[in-house]
Amino acid sequence: MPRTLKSFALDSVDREIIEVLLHDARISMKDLANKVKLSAPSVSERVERLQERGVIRRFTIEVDPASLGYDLQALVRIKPLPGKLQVVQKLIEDTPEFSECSKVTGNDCFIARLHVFTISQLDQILDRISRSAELNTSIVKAQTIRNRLPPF
Amino acid sequence: MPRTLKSFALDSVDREIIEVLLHDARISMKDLANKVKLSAPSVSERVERLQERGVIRRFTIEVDPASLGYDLQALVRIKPLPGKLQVVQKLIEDTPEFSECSKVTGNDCFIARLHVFTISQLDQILDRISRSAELNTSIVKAQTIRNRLPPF
DNA sequence: GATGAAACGTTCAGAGC
DNA sequence: GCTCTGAACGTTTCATC
Repeated sequence: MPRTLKSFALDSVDREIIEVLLHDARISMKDLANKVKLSAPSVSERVERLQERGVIRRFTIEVDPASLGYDLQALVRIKPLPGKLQVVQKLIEDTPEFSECSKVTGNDCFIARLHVFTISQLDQILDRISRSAELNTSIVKAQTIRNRLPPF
Repeated sequence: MPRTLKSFALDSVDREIIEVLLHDARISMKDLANKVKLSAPSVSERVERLQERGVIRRFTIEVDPASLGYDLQALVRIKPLPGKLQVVQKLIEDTPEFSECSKVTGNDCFIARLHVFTISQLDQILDRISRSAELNTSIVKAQTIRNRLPPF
């Protein structure tokens, strides 16, 4: 049986709060309170508890890499050569152009997202890593879903 | 030549503002102003301009899927069967458990991130898609980098 | 880009359900 | 336990320089 929502004690108001904050994290507690039909202090307290419980990890901004000139985005599957796992992991972490990296099961070991200005910059970064790993690179043509929250 | 920062007219103060907001998007304009050694109205205006220019896409919260019970995360490479591209894309979009989906070059067509409660739920979702596409699924064991912003 | 005043939002104590 | 009210306190905004 899938775990139910009850076991996390998130009621419908908490869910509404999260939905609203996902779209506008700087909304005033007063306006948020109006939306969920509660008083400002109550909502403020709920938001604090959601943070304490780790449901809300942080308040942040979504920055558009393209607006900073990062016109090229790639997803790279990375399979370290025997004995090179630690080296490769550190290499990825030390390359700031990687914005995401997941350690996964299967034939690959890491799947990482890379943002660069140009193809030659991509080439440079991948050449460096390919000394320690087998790579499989896919250029991102479009992002059809971004940062969507599953139902809860 | 890689595009320089000048062409985007982001000065060092704008960069500082973005760095701070990435970590705390609810900081008051007054405190943010102190950090970057400017007055509150000036900073407020800069933040507005960054939004208008699309550098800041939105103010949002980072929600921890695990805290909602989503204990299982997978990255799925999806290669639609001939003529099934549209069907598959719609299927992914209509499955709310997919939190991200990138359309990519290469042998696969989509690479998508999936959040589920249980293995059997994963099985169900993938079975449905596998009628229209070849799948290659990797379970995420750890996320070593998350939502990092490349240098700018 | 800064200042200062007015408008607005948040927080806290106290009380009620 | 969770919520509300009202007043004190802090923040944002706007006109002005």
